[in-house]
Amino acid sequence: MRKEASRATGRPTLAEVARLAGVSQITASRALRDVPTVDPVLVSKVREASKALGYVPNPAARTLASARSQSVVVLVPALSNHLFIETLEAIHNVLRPRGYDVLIGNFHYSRKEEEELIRNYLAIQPCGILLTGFDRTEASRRLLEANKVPCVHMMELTKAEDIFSVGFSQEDAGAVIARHLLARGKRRLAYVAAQLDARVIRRGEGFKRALAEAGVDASLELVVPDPSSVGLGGELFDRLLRQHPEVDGIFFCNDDLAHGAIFEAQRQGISVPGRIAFVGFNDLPMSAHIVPRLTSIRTPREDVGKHAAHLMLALLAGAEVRDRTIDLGFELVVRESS
Amino acid sequence: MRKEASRATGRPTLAEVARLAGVSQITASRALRDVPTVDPVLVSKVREASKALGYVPNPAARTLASARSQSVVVLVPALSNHLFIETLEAIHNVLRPRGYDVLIGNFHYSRKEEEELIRNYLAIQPCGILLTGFDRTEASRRLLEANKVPCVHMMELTKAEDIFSVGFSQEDAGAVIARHLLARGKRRLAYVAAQLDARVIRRGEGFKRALAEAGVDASLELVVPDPSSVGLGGELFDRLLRQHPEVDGIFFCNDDLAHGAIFEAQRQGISVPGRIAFVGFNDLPMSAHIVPRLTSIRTPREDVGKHAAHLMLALLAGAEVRDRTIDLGFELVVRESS
DNA sequence: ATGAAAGCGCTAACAC
DNA sequence: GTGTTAGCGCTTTCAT
Repeated sequence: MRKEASRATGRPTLAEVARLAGVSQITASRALRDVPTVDPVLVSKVREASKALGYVPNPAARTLASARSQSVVVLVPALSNHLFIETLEAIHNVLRPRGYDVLIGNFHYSRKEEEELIRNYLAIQPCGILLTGFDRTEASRRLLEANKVPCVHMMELTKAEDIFSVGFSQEDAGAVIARHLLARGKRRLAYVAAQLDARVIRRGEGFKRALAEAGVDASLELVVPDPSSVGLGGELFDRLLRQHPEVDGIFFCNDDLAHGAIFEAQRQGISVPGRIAFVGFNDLPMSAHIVPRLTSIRTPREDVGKHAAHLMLALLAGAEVRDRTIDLGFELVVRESS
Repeated sequence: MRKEASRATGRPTLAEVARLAGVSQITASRALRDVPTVDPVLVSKVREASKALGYVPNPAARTLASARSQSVVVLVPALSNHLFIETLEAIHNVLRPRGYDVLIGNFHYSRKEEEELIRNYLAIQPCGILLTGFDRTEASRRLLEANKVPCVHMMELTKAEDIFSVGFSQEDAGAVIARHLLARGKRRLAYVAAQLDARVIRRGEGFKRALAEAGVDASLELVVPDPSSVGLGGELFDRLLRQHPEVDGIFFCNDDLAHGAIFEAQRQGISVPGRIAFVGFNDLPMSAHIVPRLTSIRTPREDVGKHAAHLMLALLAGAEVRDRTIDLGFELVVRESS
């Protein structure tokens, strides 16, 4: 008569699976983890036993024994931006079915907060971390380095060795927008931006560089650190117009601002794009209905999530990763209005 | 000379903290977990030792030993709805600082998918689960019951015993909207809804019940199961108007639909609220700028998240919870247009 | 290719 | 109030 240990969970354990399959515990462990050196016959025996008992591995025990959890941490600067929601969904879709837990950290565009999240999340020994961009504190970098956690960077690219990145060139996107506006004959161009993170800055740099290369004045810009919002877009547009009534083309660092500006322009009876052409960024799904004719850059956020997750899977599997940089590009969606 | 066990993580352990503090391991454990029966003097000794070593508890070991993780699972029907994002943020804000991991599950308005998520997430032995509403499969209910996981239900209320819920009355909200439209002299009222989850249905019921009580025809409704979106709002409005040109007031089950309808009304040159009054639901933050005069119900989603998380904390602490139901109410935000 | 033994770091149980 | 002991369920190491 076996004594029921009161501390047990009651769930079937690997030992029971092994016993039923007539193998040792470690063989059962290897079989269920697809360790290739196990006899296929034993593998199927173990599989059967596992199924028969309704065995579910205990992640805590696995983490404790292996010093590596099945959790992947994803750090994003905001949840209020639909962009990151779509990215997160795509990551979930790849990682969850493969048994990984996805832990979301929102660092609210704060490097300090990101550092804190990294510090805290390292306690759970995540098997990998997905990061947004490259702009972080030295301490953050050291923490990641010291803990040898595989990292994949999203939304921006780098050619630096030993760094995995999935995204597109923010600078190029800015440049493409500049050329688009120039091609439409606009010459008094401005960059309007809020929420000045590294990517917003890079977009602006690409925009201005392209203008300068075309011999066009690239000094017109209105950038504020405040969080981006529809309301702010209207305000900034209004402010820009007062200071520079001659402006005939505006690149807004994201669609929120562009929406607000379009509403404000309507209110003021300003013809868009007749008098001023607008270009947004990210091409939010709702934009098509709210401002159906706003030209914008369509960013590959779902694909960024998908590819970043798959890249992480490859790293976790110890695969040889040839391309450390995955450039997914972007698309300038030109609509009637600009 | 102590042999360095190669399997160790290298991080300081509880045993080392205990040694430095001159107490037994279990006393150190209790001290750090604020178990009340420990001598305050020892507690501070342990605290000091812990700090001196830079000790960080190993969650996997804790979970394995206690058969209960530090993870709280939150299940929401969608991430595309800003409503749930705000709720999730609020939950994070309460739980993360207290050392809990928040695992998000998106069940895409599918009971089957929710059941699958529950099944999967139970494997990690979460210490609690936050659920959206009450509409789930029998199997889901049994799983939760059998695993004795503390559950808190969000967004809806129930008077059922032994069920913890935080939210507001969806029916009452619908009724308030009905009375609002009636008070403005509207009599040909319709309910337009998409994404027919339990809450959307309850809102409609409250709306129609209030109309019936006022002796007004409550049969006008256009409800479709498709996912809600701005574009769909325009379509549904258009369809409703063709079938029932006499309609003079519409309750849209959420702001997305209302936005689309307003844009469509503008396009058709229909006076809102002169000819038709619109009421939305959820009062999304962007609404104020996009459709500044849309009357809507302001739902307490951040507070729902906050209170639900705190209620969970109370349950986890084993506290006596008197009020199993927390009604946070809602607010009818009447703006100029309707 | 398989297995035996030895932990991983912590807490529940039961003494004292 | 504090400590001793004995696991929690898994994977690592090392042997065969």
